[in-house]
Amino acid sequence: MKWNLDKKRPVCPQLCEILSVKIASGYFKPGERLPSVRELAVQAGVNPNTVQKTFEQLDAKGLIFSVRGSGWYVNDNPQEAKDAVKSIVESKTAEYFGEMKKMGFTKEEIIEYVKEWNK
Amino acid sequence: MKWNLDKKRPVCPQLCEILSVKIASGYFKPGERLPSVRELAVQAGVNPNTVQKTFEQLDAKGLIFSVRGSGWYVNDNPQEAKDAVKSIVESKTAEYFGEMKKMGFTKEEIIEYVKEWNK
Amino acid sequence: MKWNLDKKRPVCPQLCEILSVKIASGYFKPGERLPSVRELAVQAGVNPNTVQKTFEQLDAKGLIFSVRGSGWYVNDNPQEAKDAVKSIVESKTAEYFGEMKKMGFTKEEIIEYVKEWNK
Amino acid sequence: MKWNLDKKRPVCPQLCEILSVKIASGYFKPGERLPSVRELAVQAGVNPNTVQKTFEQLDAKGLIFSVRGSGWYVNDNPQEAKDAVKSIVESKTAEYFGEMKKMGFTKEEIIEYVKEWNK
DNA sequence: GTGGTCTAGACCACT
DNA sequence: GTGGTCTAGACCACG
Repeated sequence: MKWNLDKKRPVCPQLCEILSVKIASGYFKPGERLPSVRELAVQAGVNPNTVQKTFEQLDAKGLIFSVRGSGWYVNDNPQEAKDAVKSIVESKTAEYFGEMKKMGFTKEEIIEYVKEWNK
Repeated sequence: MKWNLDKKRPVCPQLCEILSVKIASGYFKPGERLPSVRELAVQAGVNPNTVQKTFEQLDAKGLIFSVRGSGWYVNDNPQEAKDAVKSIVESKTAEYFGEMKKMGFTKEEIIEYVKEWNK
Repeated sequence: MKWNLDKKRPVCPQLCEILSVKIASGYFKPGERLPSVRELAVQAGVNPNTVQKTFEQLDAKGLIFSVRGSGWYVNDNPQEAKDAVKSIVESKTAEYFGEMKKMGFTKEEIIEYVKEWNK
Repeated sequence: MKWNLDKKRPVCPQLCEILSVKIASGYFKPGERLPSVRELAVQAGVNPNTVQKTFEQLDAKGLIFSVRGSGWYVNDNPQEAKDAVKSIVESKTAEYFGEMKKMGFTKEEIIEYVKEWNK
């Protein structure tokens, strides 16, 4: 699995977003066991504590749950994962729009700008 | 002047962005004196230290300069302000696109999503 | 036999408590052979290792003993089982009281609260 | 301030409970600044990271919020704190009752036992 | 082996 | 000085 973490942003929310998408998309299915904290930490090149914190946050959102001594498992409610992803996407877009508008762009200008984006 | 600061983001860069736009748009004209650090701090409801730091950063970008005992003045090169704004807008869009793509969206889907954005 | 294990608590101590009560109450009588580790593990839906560990802990308390190649048997001293149960109950109550008092409740308030408990 | 932490239980939830009560009872009032992470860590004799985690959990419950570079402040909705405390007390009592009943006690026996508790 | 919790200590951005 | 994030490493309980 590729992680492509952006070093300029905090790791935790990035992992949260990626895992939320993986769950919502069915890459990780309900009931399935996730890679262990330590293994995922090695894969992603981060500290196990950071992965642990990420899992706890996903737990708080109801996406996954832990079984002591066994591992972390995907929860049985796929809708929650989709809602989480939707919420993430919305907040990202809201922030982008908000900041662009604060800088004087209208919605139409933003759309035009986005259409011609090629990077 | 309205400031509309987002409490969830750091104040300094927000002020930088807003002032850059004001200068680029001609709201503050070349040679014009900006409001004093203290006054602007009161208006925006932030710490004077933060305004001071903001001014220093705009100074570093070549947008404004200070005169001891007098205040801060807009520099005489309007192009620099426009470049600064352009650079800010590009980096915001690059970040938004990068994160959306990492979440599995294609450029077309992003455009579609942006078009239907109504918040 | 119903086990009603609480998934949020460690399994081992739960099994210990339940078996202690069963022995103290005479459900399992002195000299009687307990279900095998594997059978009990299947019934309770837990790992055989966990049952094994539970039996060892009950052994350490003097409630049961093992016969190589045969199984686990209830010890001949019923008083020990009753003492074990009493000790468990006391520690649970002490913990509950301690925490409630730390949260500002007096003994009278706790009693009142307990009386009206209906869940 | 006395903290009386129980060394046998995890620190984080203990701090959460104590702070929730302090907020609900008005010891810490809406808008008031809490002791800094580091200061509270020294007072309670724990690691700053643990206090940070506690504060984040209280934040997730909507009891407090942070201002970067300034501190943590009590939220403006006193009801949430009372609800949080109520929820903590209920879960403690539910757990106690559940375990006692699993050990064969009836509600009446539990009440009787609690009434005669003197430790 | 697994998750859960904690300490220690570092660096950053912000006030 | 404050909070925010992360690494490193330890110990425990559980399976």
